[in-house]
Amino acid sequence: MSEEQLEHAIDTLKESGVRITPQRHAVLDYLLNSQGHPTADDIYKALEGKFPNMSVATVYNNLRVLKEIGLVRELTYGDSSSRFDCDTAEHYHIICEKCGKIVDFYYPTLDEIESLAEQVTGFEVSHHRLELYGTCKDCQEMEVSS
Amino acid sequence: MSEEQLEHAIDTLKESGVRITPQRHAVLDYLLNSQGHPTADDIYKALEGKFPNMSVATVYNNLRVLKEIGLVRELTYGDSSSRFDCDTAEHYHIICEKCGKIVDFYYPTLDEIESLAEQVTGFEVSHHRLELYGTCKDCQEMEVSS
DNA sequence: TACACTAATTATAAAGATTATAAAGTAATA
DNA sequence: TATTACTTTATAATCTTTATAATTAGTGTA
Repeated sequence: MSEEQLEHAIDTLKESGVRITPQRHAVLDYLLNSQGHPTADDIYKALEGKFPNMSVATVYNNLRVLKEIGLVRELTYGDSSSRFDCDTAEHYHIICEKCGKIVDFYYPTLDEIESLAEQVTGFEVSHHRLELYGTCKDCQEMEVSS
Repeated sequence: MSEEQLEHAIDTLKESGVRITPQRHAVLDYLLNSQGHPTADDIYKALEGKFPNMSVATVYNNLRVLKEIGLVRELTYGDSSSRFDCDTAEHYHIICEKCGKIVDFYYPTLDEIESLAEQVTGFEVSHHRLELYGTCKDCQEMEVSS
């Protein structure tokens, strides 16, 4: 399943004229197969074994490239570091305020609010970002039991 | 008008047992009277004239305190630095991708999506964050004329 | 008003994330 | 295979934010 995604992503890279280096391939592969939403450092640490000489800058460079061609999205929360997401399908995120877990969440996109905003503000809206915050099931249970 | 807001905010500070120092007063005053959504550095630079010896840490300390008692909200975007907002009424933000301008935008809060998310994910939702991105009127005109 | 207590400020350093730079390496193409 | 442009590496620099310790200054009370 994610093999298919990977091949599709590589096709996109080729079309964009971006070279497919082993490091770039590995970053993409890691992002596609990671359930969570890793930080640049997560990715760096995860690939250290495979590429002992890899530099952090390479991770950042590749994330920037992947972002530019639309394969990856950068998520910035209150935290210190950005998180990266490979799921290209439109979706939202719900974040646990206790443990930091980020879960994907699908909902029909809010076209209505976009068009209203255009009328009110005169902006031309390109996209929006919505995040929900709360407590996940695990942390709820921990609160009860403690 | 903002005088009233300022007094109300100071009452809140007193109730919370937080001391009202000149620097703290100035940060609050600046936030209340600034139309934009300044960064910590914006505030620091703006108050440098009045408090030549003020430390950046003071700005951050005060912003943290003001956040803790709910007078100020911190907004984190893709940018490098956080922005701070004193408007306590619920509202959303629309951000210009060309010039970075942030405009307030009011919309009935999305209770519906919160309750749906609770059902789907099992989270207990506390709040959400929504931002719209696009091009503001000024930047649209500049594109046409160029 | 003066005192004492505690919080806030200052100055400085440190931490952490990200970006810049230059040199060396490597993929693609003719 | 030679060339060219793109990538990686190693390192340093930058920038935002937080931590620390010493000094200063609010605030309540006598």
